[in-house]
Amino acid sequence: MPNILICDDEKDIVNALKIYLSNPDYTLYEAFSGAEALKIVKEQDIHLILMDIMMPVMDGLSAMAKIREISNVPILLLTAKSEETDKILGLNIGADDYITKPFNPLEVSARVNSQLRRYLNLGAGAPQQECFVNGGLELNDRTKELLLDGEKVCLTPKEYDILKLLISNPDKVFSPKDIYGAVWKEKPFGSDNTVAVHIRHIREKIEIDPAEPRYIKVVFGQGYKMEGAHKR
Amino acid sequence: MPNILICDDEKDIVNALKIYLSNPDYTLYEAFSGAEALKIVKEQDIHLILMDIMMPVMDGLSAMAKIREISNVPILLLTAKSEETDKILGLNIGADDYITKPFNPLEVSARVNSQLRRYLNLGAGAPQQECFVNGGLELNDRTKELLLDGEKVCLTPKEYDILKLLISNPDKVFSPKDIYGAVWKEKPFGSDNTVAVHIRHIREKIEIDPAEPRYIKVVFGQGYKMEGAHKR
DNA sequence: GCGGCTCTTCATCAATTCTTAATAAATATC
DNA sequence: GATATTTATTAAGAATTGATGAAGAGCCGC
Repeated sequence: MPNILICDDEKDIVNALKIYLSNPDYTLYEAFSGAEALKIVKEQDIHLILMDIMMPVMDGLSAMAKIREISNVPILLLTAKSEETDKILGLNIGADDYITKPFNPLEVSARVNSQLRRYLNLGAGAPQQECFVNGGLELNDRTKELLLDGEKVCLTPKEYDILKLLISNPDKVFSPKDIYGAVWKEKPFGSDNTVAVHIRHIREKIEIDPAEPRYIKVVFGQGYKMEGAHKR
Repeated sequence: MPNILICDDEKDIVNALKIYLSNPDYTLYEAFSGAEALKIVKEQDIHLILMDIMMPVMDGLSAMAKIREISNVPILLLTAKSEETDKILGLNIGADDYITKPFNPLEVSARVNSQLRRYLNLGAGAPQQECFVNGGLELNDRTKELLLDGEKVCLTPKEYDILKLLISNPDKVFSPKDIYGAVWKEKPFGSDNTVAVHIRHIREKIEIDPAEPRYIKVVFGQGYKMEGAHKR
C-alpha cells in the first residue's frame, strides 16, 4: 500500500490528482507548499511524490533538493507545457519523471504506477531486502532484531538505523553528515558529534574491543564503513 | 519452478530472451502471436508473460486484455523505445511492467525475477489463512473468534484487527503508525497514542499481567510484535 | 431518549533514549 | 615536532516513547 504525496499550491490541481489516483491501495497525502511537503516526507514513509515546480514559499525545485538530501523517493514534477527549461533542470537535479499540464489522467496513473513499481520492486537505493549478514552479525529488518554470533543484541532505534545503513551498504563509507542525513532525515546541524556518540554505543554492543573495532571501521577524515565479505 | 511464456512474432527476439532467461529453474514457453499466447495461457500454468506489443494476427494489447479476463499472471510488455503511448496504454490496461528494446539482459532478468517474486509469494498460490495460533491463543478469522487457552475472549473490532495483524505476522515489528495505517486504512496523522490504548485493552484481555506481556511485546522506539514459536 | 459498548482524546507517569558539552586521544598537515 | 582537524569517551540533562487511568463522543438497539 504505497503512500503518495501530492504537492501543489492550487487546491484544484491537488484535488484533480487525487481523483486520478483514487485507488484503494494508495494512501494519498497532500501538501500546498514545498515546506509542507518536506515536513510530510520527514514524518511519513512516502513512496512517491508528485510536485509542482511553481509554488510560493518554497518552490518545487528547492523542495526537491531538500528532499533529495534525505531520501531517494521517486519524484514526478508537474510542469506547465511551456516550461521546457524547468523540465530539463528538474530531471538533472533529481526528478524521476515529469508530467505536463494539463494532465492526461491515464498518463498520470501510468507514470505513477511505473515509478512506484520501479521503486518498490527494484528498489532504487534501498533494496527491499530484509536480512543482512556480515561476519557474526545478522540484522533482520522484519523483526528489528540484531544477532551477534547467534545472540540477540538490543539496539535503540537510532543505533538500529545507523547499523542498518552501514550493513546494507557494505564497504561504502558514510561521513557523519551522510549518516545524520540518512537516519535523522534532517540536515546536519551545528555541533554534531551526535553520530560519533551513537557509533560508540553500537560498538560497545557489538565489538569485543570498541577501541579496535572489527565491524564498524573508521576512515579518518572520510567517515565510517562496514567492510563486506567480513572475515572473523 | 516458474513457467514463463515469451511472445513475439520475431523469432530472433524470442531466442534472445530465451538466452537471457536461461535458468534451469525456468520452464520457457514460446508463442509467435497473441492468439498462440492466449492458447498456451489457457492450457499451461503460466507464471509470467513477456509479450511484444506490435504483432500481427493479434497484437499484444488485445492479447493482454483477453488474458486478463482469465488470469492475473504478471505481464511484462516489450516495447520499442519510441512507443511511449503504448507504454502508457499498456500499463493501464493491465501490464505489470515493460521493457524497452533493445533489451539489457540484466534488466530483463531483474524485472522478471521481481515480478515472479511478487506473484509467487503474494499471488494466486497463497491461500487466505483463516486460523492463527500462537501459544495459548487461537484466532479464527472465519468466526472472528479468539480463544485463550480454549476459552473465548471477546474483542472489539479494532482490537480484533490489531491482534489479527500481529498474530498473522509473527515476529514482525509494527510501528504504531504501521498498525494505524493497516487497521484504520487512514493516514496516521495527528494525535497518535490511540494505538497504544487499544494495545493496552487487548493486553488486559489476553495477558495474565499486562505489565509483563507474554504475547504482545514492545520493541522500544520501533513498535509492537508478537513472537512466533511461542513458548508457554 | 436511554443505557451499553466502543473508540478517541487528554493528562500524567515512568522508563528509555537522545543530545549536548567538555575533555581526551588520534591522525594528518605543515 | 607543533598545530589543526577529526574521532573517542564520558556523563548529565533534555526529549521521546509507551503505559496508564479516566473522561467524553459517537453509535446502536431498545
